[in-house]
Amino acid sequence: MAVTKSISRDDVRASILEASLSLMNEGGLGALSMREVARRAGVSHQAPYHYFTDREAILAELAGDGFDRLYDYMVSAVGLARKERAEKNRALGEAYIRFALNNPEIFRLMFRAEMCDLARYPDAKAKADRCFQLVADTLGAASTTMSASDMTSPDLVPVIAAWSAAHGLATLMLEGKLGEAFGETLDQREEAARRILAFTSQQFSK
Amino acid sequence: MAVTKSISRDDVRASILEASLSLMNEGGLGALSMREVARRAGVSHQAPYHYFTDREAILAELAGDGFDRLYDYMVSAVGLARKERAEKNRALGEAYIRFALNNPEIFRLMFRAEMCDLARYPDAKAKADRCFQLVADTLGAASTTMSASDMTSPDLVPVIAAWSAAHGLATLMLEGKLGEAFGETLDQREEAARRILAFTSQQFSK
DNA sequence: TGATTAGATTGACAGCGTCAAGAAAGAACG
DNA sequence: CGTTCTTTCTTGACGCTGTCAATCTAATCA
Repeated sequence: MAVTKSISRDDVRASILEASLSLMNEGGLGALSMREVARRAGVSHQAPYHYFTDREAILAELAGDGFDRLYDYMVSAVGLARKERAEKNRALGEAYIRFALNNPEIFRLMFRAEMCDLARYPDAKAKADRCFQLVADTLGAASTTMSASDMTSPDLVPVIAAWSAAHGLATLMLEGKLGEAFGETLDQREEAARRILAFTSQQFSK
Repeated sequence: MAVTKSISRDDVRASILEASLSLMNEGGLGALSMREVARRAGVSHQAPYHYFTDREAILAELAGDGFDRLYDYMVSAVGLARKERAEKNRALGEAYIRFALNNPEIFRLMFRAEMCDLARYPDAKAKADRCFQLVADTLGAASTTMSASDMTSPDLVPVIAAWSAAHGLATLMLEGKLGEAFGETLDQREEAARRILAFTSQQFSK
C-alpha cells in the first residue's frame, strides 16, 4: 500500500467541505451550490456526489461540524468561569452568543429545520444532542440526566427558558432586528449581548 | 369609468399574493417560486413582474402583511389581559408565540434577513417597526417613546431581554429543536410554550 | 378612424440539482 | 503479459429556476 497517494480520497472529500464552508461564509447559505462547490474544489460538477448523496448531506456534515465547535466554545467557557453556578450559566450563554455572532452562517444552518433534516443524519444529530445535553446539564439542577425525549419534564422548564433567552438574543442580533445602532463592529455587538445576557441571568438567578 | 371591470388590476395583484401565500404555507418558503406562483394565479410566468419588481418584492409584501397580523395578535391579546403589568407582558409573549406556531412560514420569512432586506422596502419596514414599538411600549416601563435608533439605551435592556426570551422559544419550537415529545398537536405545543413563558415572565417580574 | 401606449405574453439565456451513461485508471487473476 | 472487473470521475442531458428582451394585445385618446 503506497504511503503517499498523489491525491487521496479523503483529500478530495476535505476540499469539497472546505470549498462549501468558504462559499457559505462568503456569500451566505444561498451561495452554496453543488456546482460552485465542485468548481472551487477543482473537480467536475458531479464528483461531489461520490462523497455525499446530495446537497443536504453536505449541509448535514457542515452542521455537525458546527455543533462540535459550539460544544467546544461552551465547554471551554464554562471551564474558565468562576465556580458559582450563576457564573457558569452566564459563561455558557455568552459562549453561545459569541459562537453565533462569529459564525453566523453556520449558526443559521444549524438551527433551520428545512436546511437539513437531522433525523436523516444520525451523526450530525448526535453532535447536536451532545450540545443540548451540555446546555441542560450546565443550566439544569443537579438532576442526573435528562434525555431529549424527556423534554416534558417540569425540571426542564427553567433550562428551556434560559436557553430560549440566549437563542432568541443571538437570532435577533444575527438577523439585524435590534437595529444597527446596536453596534457595528463585532466587539460592540458582543459587548451589547453581554449586557443583556447579564440582565437575563441575573433575573433567572431568582 | 366602468364600475365593474371583468378582471381589475388589483384582482390580479391580489391573486398573485394569495397564490404566493398558499404556496408558502403548503410547501414552505422553498416552494415559493415565481413561476409556480404565476401558474397558480393563472397568468403567464412573466406577469408577476408587472406588479412586483422581483421575487424579493413579493416576499417583502408578505412579510409586511405578517407584521400587520402579528400586531393585531398582540394588540388584542394585551387588550384582553388583566390590567396588571405582569399579565400584559405575559399576554404579549403568548400572542407572539401563538402567532409563530400558527404561521410558521410567515414567521420565518419575517425574521430572516436574507429573505428580504427590509431597508429596501420602507412599507414593510414601517409595519415591522410598529410591532417592535408595541413590544417596547408594552414591556418597557412608563418611558414615553424609544425609537429604534435608541436601542443602546439602558432602558431597553429589559425589553430586549424579554423579547429575546419569547423569540427564542418561538424559534426553537418552530424548528423542532426542543424534541417532538414536546407535543405533536398545535394545542399541546401552545400549552407547553405557555408553561415556559409563565416561568420566564415570573422571573422577569423580579 | 388611426396612433399611442400600457399591459401581458412568448421566447431565450444562464444557472441550478440530479439522473444516466460512458471513460479512465487501477487491482486481481489467468 | 493480457484480460477482466471494480472503483473513480467526467461528460451529457433533463426539467426546473429567476429574469431580460422582444413581441403581441387591447384599451385610450386625438
